[in-house]
Amino acid sequence: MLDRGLLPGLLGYALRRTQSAVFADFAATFVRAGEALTPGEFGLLVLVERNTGLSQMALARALGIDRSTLVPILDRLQARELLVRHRSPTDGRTHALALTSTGTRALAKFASLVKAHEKRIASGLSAAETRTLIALLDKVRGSARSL
Amino acid sequence: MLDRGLLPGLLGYALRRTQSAVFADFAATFVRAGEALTPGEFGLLVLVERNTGLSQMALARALGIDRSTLVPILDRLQARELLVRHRSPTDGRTHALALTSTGTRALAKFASLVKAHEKRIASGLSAAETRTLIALLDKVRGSARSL
DNA sequence: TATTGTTATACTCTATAACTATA
DNA sequence: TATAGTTATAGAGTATAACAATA
Repeated sequence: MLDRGLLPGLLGYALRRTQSAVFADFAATFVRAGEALTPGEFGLLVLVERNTGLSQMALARALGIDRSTLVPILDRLQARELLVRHRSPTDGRTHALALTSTGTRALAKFASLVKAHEKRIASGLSAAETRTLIALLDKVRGSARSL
Repeated sequence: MLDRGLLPGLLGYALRRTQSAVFADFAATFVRAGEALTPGEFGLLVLVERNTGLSQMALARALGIDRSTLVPILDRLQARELLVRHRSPTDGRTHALALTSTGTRALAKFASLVKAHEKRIASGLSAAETRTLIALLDKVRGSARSL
């Protein structure tokens, strides 16, 4: 076995490895169900469903990515007919984003897969531990500085 | 403010957002010190320092990436003169990886920056909470399935 | 002038497949 | 035959800079 030195005691390292394993479980869950979706795409679809009509700028800001990064992501989702870019009637510069009916139906199925995935990754934890973990993660996020 | 729906209660979502914020803090810490390094590069350098002479295959396995993915990463680190690929005397197919003396010195400085970064992201947590958090993350990692 | 979305461009991470040198 | 490293290629995520349309 390799010597990992000081790495195992580092919070950042534990975070990165866990995130990677959880990502793999997410992907595996969808592949087994014959679907393809990333956690980022799922988050995006939920945001659009809950905030129908929002602009690409608002969505990019909520996701913490550049507006130019969002363009090909929306292109792909639109090509899959999960969402549409409507022209805004009030501001000709912006697009009003919305799920299609196909997108709404698909998202319901995606949500059930995510639920199964969440249940599995939290299966080693009690409900109280899961809440504690999420709370601690949020605290860490609050302490990290961006610049 | 946007409605994030069911997202805030999801462990995977908390993990992803925290990881993203911690990554940004890591990058900012290095930029302010006039250095450039990713968490992945740091982990790689620690692995090479603690396991001098290991092969690219062994390193790729330890990092959980494909051997072809490792090649350009090593190219870059070697171009920065932080590590070298020695020819193995016992097996002509493998490279024996090692830090250069520059790499060893640089890693000492990187480790002190990582320490400062770790201190900051854990600043909202007690020492006991930090240990709890790492333990819970390791449990989650153990429950995630890869395929 | 400022904002929104798009395009062009560039880098990094990731993988698969095929090639080479060696075992 | 099998393994280690490389190369070619491709897809996704990320960004900056410049541009057109609109405010």
